[in-house]
Amino acid sequence: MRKDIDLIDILWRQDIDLGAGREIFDYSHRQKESEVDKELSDGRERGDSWRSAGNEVLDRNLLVDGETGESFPAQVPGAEDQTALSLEECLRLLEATFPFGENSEFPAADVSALSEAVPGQSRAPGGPPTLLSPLLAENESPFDLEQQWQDLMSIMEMQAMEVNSTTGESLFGGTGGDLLASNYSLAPGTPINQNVSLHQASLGSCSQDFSLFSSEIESPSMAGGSAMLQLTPDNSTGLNSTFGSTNLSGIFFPPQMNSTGNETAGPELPDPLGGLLDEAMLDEISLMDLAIEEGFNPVQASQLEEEFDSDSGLSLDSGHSPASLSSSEASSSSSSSSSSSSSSSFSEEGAVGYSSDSENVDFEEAEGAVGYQPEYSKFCRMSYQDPAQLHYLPYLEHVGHNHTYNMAPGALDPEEPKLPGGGKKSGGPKEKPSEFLDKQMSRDEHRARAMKIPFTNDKIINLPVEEFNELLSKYQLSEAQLSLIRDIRRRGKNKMAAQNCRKRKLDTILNLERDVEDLQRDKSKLLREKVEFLKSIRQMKQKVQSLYQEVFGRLRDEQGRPYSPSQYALQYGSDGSVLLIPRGPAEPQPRRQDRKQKDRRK
DNA sequence: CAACAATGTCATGCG
DNA sequence: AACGCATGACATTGT
Repeated sequence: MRKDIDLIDILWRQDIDLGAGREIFDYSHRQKESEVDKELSDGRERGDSWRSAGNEVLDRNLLVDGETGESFPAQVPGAEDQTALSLEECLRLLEATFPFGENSEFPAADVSALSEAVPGQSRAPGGPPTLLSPLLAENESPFDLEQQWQDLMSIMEMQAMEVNSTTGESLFGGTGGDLLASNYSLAPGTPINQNVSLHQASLGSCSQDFSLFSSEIESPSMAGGSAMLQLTPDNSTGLNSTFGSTNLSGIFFPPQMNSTGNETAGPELPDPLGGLLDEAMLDEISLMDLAIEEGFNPVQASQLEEEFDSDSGLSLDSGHSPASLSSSEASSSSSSSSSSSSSSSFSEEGAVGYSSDSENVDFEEAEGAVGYQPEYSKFCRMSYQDPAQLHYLPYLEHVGHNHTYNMAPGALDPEEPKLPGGGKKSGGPKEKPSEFLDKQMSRDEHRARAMKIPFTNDKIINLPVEEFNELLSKYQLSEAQLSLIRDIRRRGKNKMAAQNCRKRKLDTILNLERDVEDLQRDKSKLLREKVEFLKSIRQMKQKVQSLYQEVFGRLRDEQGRPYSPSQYALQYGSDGSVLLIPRGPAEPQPRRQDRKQKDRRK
């Protein structure tokens, strides 16, 4: 075999010297390179697009939503219109700050505007001056915030996965009361602040440690305050939707508080934030659960989190998804329809010009000239294996003929030369080079030799019909010879057809595999985007909540007293108005519990 | 020698 | 009708 390989190599080099093989090889190589380049550049593009998309999101987040100038009918029941701070002003601020449209964000500028808008405000016990600083601080570093969010999300998601896969025992010990905590797997060790004042709860806590906010938000709901959030009928519907809907009131309603309803930050004062964030969390939980259900497995989740922070990973990942996808499709379609129309520029000897698609086939079609040879070694092998190749070379052809006559037994059954067995054994003990070359010939070669066909199989097979017939007419051929020639031609053509067919099949398989990869990449990307949107939503919800707290805390009645969150709430009407409405009697919220239970996955 | 892959061949259908 | 191509199925060959 060693010798065989050497010979093969020699022959192959001969082919190369004659310009048969090297070009093909190089060409295919070039094609592959260009393909790689294409993919790389493509990936870069996609990455850029993704990155820019991400920036877009960020930009959107940072967009300063200017004053709408919209005036709000502050419909305050009773004497509420005599607030120390103009309720209308506050509400307008609130509205301006929260367009409540899609992708709306809450820039620092708005917050500062809010703080400036109420400069002379009577100081609430909570200490208004400190009120805003937290928010400002928060908004001043949106990227840090984002980072923290991502970290938090990462933890939460991973733990959520854990909960999903395990029995759901979270790191916090999963206190019975805190379903959310256990379900959502809040950051471990975060202090749970159950007693916070209206201001401190929402603002101070935010400022202190934003990463902890989730726990803060959690705690109020634990305290049961969240159970009393909803007073208005809209609430019930509004709860399930993000506040993108017009219905914010439900979220905003502070939980039932102690009767004094002061803002003195009574330790027992439930944090109205709890309700809001509780809702937010619930929404997100459902979303996350959804994501998990959709195959967002823990590994993926962690990967998502990791990759999400680095655009490079994403861009590389999705490098060739769309492009290759489309090309793959094109390939598939063209594969089935290109047989006749497309031609191989590299097809030698008029070999079948199968070209599957622009991407793969370019280099493959070069191979197609001599048959499908996925690898170099195969190429070599094919070169010597295919008699047509050998005979295409004049001197080889000559050699072949010599051997033909050397070896050919005199009389032979044209159709059944009995190659393998008899031929070999009849040969001498030691094979001479000529005999060796004989073995390189195909059965049809032997048959042709045996029948003394005066031209090469290559011509028989690859000549166009006209020339083929012309060739036949030049010789006086017996019926047996003609029959053999026809068979040789038929088999030769079919052989190439089979090679092309197999190549095509392989192409299809490869394309399908690539499609699968691309789709998986797309799926991952979409999941990442989903996570990102969830983060944004959560962030916006928290900002809304904070501002709600801020506005509500600054409202004063005719006597300069703050409104009790337990007795009043801001309601965002569907028509864009914001109302200060009195709360009804304490409304227990079994529904919340129900929902928690419902959302909870064990 | 068996298992496997690659390749060749045949039969068939289609254009 | 002859021809070529595509392809499934089977055969052969090579490792």
